[in-house]
Amino acid sequence: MENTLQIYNTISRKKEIFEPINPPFVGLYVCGPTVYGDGHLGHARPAITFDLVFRYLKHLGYKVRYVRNITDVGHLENDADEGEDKIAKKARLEQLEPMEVVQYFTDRYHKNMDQLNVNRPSIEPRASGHIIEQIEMVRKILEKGFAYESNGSIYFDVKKYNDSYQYGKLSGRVLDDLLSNTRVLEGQDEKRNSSDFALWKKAQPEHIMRWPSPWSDGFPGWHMECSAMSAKYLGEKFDIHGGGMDLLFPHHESEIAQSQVANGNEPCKYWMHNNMITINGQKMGKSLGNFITLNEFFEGKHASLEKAYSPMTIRFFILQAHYRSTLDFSNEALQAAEKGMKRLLQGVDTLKSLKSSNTSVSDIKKLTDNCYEAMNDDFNSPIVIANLFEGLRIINAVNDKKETLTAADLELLTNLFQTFILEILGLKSEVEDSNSEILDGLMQMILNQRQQAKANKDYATSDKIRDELIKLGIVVKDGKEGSSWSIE
RNA sequence: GGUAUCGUGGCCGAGUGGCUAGGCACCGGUCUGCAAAACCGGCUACAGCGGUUCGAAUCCGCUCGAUACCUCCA
Repeated sequence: MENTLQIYNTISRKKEIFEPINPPFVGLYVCGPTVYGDGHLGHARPAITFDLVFRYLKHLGYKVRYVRNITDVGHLENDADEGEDKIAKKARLEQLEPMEVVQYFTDRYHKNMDQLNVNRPSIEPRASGHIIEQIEMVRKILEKGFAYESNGSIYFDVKKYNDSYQYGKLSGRVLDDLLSNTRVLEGQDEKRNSSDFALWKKAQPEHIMRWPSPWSDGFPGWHMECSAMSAKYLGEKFDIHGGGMDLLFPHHESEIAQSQVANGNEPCKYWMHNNMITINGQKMGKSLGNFITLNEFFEGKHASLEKAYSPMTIRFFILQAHYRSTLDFSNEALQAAEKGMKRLLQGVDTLKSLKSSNTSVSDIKKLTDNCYEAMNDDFNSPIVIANLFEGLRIINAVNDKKETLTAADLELLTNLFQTFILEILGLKSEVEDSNSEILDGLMQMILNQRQQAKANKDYATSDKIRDELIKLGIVVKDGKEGSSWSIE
């Protein structure tokens, strides 16, 4: 029974069957971070969402090229195309070279992503490394007559574009409404219309990030990098373009316009957008000042955090909600995620010691099918997790000798847990591998002593040993067949 | 104001026109020297008001409320 993958396509607002343009190859492009600050929970969401997509597509056998950019130029500090570049501003404040700031935060971002067990993309291009490509694309758009020069800067003529194409088709906007509703902003006198956007900006004298171009010393506009780099590495039309919902407009809308003009077609077949993470019902965002960085989560150092939350807890928390739903942050929800995940991961271990029988009580095949069905339904990870918990119930029941599984089913179940928990959801045990022989030996010695005490009904001693171990972070559990221990 | 999305039990979160996920918390019970873990059982909701239907949390309308985008943000 072969299921087919369905993806919710933002541009059609429907789930569509996924058919790669050039199978078995799949091109996936996702808007990455602007590296001028530490990554926060909001950065984790798209990274994990598209990591899931990446992992699952590979699992299905596709050859995926995953491109996720690093934005290190072009994002301006203020509105209206004025003001300093974000990177440059940070650099000035810190007395650092702009590229030093970029490197610093890129490294930290990578570290966070590794901690979250997010696979590295196939290619991670930087905007600053693709100025030539961007200039070339601007030139093409000028040539086609959909852009104009104004005081050394180049702007995209949205109104003209809209006469032939439809600006706003992705975000559901109508240009006339945009024109009548846009706020009057400072410094827009260079533009013909308020909805026009910069393709190339002339740099002010104090602006330190600048490159020569046919029009001025300057830097590329906000939306150019994704268009230029996706075309370079994935082709002028590729399969999936992803990003946060907040990028829908104007970023992705403008990408469509640029590609349409420069390359004669829209950049991609499927648009995927992950929803926001909220805190007290409000979006967690840099501008709102209510964001919590990933490092703060991992260390528990933030006023709103009751405790530290491990990277895997964050990952599980995010995967427990569907990517298109908002996800509300709270300590209670995070702690629930933490407990549930630990239980689930414990199941992976328990599984190793299960014994098979002649009959099976539960239908493992059905469970497996359910998981695939859920993933195929627009990457429904919460349903996958729900099914895995059913699997966990079976594992524990078999472990307690209350249910039985045949050898074949046991293998199927092992396979299911390995595949979905470790490979596709990308969860992993965070407990230190207790593979040290010395530690093992010591623990065995201690537990033997304790066993001796218990046999003598010297519970004061046995409890004392257990309490002392807990202080060291080692938990002892007494089972029917002796005691086991683990590091918390 | 415009454009979207959404409103599910103590909390988080899936979902389909009828068979009423899952996790966490809580309350009983089993097991255990005691713990812990595990297991069994309980708690059974879909903002409000109308309408369509044999039947709606699920479809339609209205009301109320929330959020996002329209300006950098994932």
